Amino acid sequence: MARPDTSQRILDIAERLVQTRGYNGFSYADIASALHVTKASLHYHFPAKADLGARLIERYERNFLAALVRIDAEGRDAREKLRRYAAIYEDVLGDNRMCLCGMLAAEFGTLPKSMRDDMRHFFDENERWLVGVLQQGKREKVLKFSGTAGEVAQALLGTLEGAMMIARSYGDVARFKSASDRVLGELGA
Amino acid sequence: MARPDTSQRILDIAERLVQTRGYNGFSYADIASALHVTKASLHYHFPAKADLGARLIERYERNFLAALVRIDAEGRDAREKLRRYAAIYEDVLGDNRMCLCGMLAAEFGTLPKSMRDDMRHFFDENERWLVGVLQQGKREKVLKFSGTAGEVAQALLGTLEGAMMIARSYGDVARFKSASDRVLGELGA
DNA sequence: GTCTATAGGTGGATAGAC
DNA sequence: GTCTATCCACCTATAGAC
Repeated sequence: MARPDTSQRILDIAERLVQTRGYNGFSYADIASALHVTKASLHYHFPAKADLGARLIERYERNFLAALVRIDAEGRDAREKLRRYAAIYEDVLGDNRMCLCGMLAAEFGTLPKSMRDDMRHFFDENERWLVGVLQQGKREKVLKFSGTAGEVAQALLGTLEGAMMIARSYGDVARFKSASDRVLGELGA
Repeated sequence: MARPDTSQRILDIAERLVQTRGYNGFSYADIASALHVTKASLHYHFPAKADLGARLIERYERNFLAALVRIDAEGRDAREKLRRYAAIYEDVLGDNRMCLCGMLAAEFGTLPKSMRDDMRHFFDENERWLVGVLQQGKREKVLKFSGTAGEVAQALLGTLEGAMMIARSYGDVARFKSASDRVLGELGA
């Protein structure tokens, strides 16, 4: 109990592996060697790889949504909230990682059903938060857009994930920033 | 020689597999069973999986660029060209596939170097074509955008790839269409 | 060009000692 | 909780007969 919690350290390493190599691109052996334990030990904490995958998404979403709550708590206006939202993506990319769920979205065709559902839940919650910010921004007349807030939120999410994915394959964060600034600029942020 | 060309049929099956399951998500065994041949036969045509991967990207790019040449040849205006460009993505998605190179971009961290280079070449050529169309559109005053055509082309590419990837994980082509129409609309297309 | 057979490695996963 | 040992399925790839 006084230990830094092995399960969490497993998740830390696995998270980075999924974000850089994908769920199908890493194995228990990778985690074992990074953590200097045997593969069998890992199975004590996460019996099957799908269990590890599910816990990974849950934790990622929890941390991500907590960051969004912090953005809200700091009471900035909607423009600033959107910029800080995009900055989260930029920070992840700056660490040479892809968004965990963006990566899983690409691997959708091979994922266990529970992971598919969890992954979509992450996107749904992101969309929900974005809709709130967009509506606030429109109400306060600092953001402008046509169509529904839901449509804009979905488009924004896709743009950030896509820009991130391609920028990563060029090792070029500025490429992401350019696309991000552009889409935010169109909204008035 | 009079045969319908086994190599091409291998590429057809492998292409669909990469677009639905990813490069790391399929094996020679998958192709072998679909084609009713043994794995060993496949190695006669493509000695290593990386060879198959490279040929896959080359062919995909060739076919894709040929489609862009056809769009140009039909002499439409820049707005129509962009709409037809987006329609290619929509058609691929409608067949439950991801863009081959968009899929590979997600798997970037595990790809052999030659495949990484080939994948980026595909994006570079897309960007080059888009830049031409954007400049034409601006010249003819049917498209409007701030910044350079190159920046817009990169942003557009990322948006379409990202919207495609997420829409696929919802099995919802309309979701892609919505994002696509929005970004084209902002350009005036 | 396709086959059988097989090599050599890695995947996820389990049993049971400590 | 972590270990050793092991299982078995699957992977990419090759040798050599037909």
